[in-house]
Amino acid sequence: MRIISWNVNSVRARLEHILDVARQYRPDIFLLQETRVEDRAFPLEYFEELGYNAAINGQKSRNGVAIFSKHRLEDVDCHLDGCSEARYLAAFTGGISVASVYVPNGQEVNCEQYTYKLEFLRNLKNKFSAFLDEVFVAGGDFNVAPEKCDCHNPNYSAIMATESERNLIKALVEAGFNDILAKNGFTWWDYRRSDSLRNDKGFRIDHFYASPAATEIFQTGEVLRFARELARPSDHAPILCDLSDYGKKRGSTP
DNA sequence: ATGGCTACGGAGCGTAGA
Repeated sequence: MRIISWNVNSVRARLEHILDVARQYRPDIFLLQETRVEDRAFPLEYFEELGYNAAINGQKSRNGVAIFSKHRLEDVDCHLDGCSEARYLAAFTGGISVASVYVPNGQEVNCEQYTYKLEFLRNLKNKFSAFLDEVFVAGGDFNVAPEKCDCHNPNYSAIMATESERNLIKALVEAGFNDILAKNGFTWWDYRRSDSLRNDKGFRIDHFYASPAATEIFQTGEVLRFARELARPSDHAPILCDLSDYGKKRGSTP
């Protein structure tokens, strides 16, 4: 079971890159964030052509999350308390539960959006708790660099790296959801620094959180950094994880 | 200290991203 998660920064602008990654890596489940399009304008047909079923939760211009799966999608849920934006989507598919998550960026420490970000992370933990005893993997752009080593400058302590943000991520981990790609390098490099890629001035803000049962069957994972080096790239790289085969136990049909 | 760049909407340039 292969899962890829990617903040694509517009599904329409990135369509060819996304389809290339799908064809090259053949994920069973593909989680997208920041699709930036209303559901009625989502280019679904390209994904259906590759054999994917889809669940989408979009809005005009901003945010937007999606789940594509080679398996049937059941129990689709896009509700998160306190969040009226399109930033959360979960489903049961291929014998496991997955979520595609786009945490608000928070803009600046202590502004209104920052408070919203912290509240989002609190509500997210409550949402995850329902999946604690399931095989569950949440992938997404969490907009938090959990440790010093997740910032190219270890002394960086502004947005994405404040104590409050890190404590809320720590609470997810302490609740049993493991950051399974914690040692795999950066996932985001700012468009606005021309040297950010060349000198690897990145951050690790895209994560997979795996429940205990999902952690047990986790095999390997990686950051698909090459996708950040393409022409007209997203500012995020995709992250990939492989789980050992699972599914029959839950009676899910492909 | 500031801005760097990109996508969007909608036809200017402001807003958001992190």
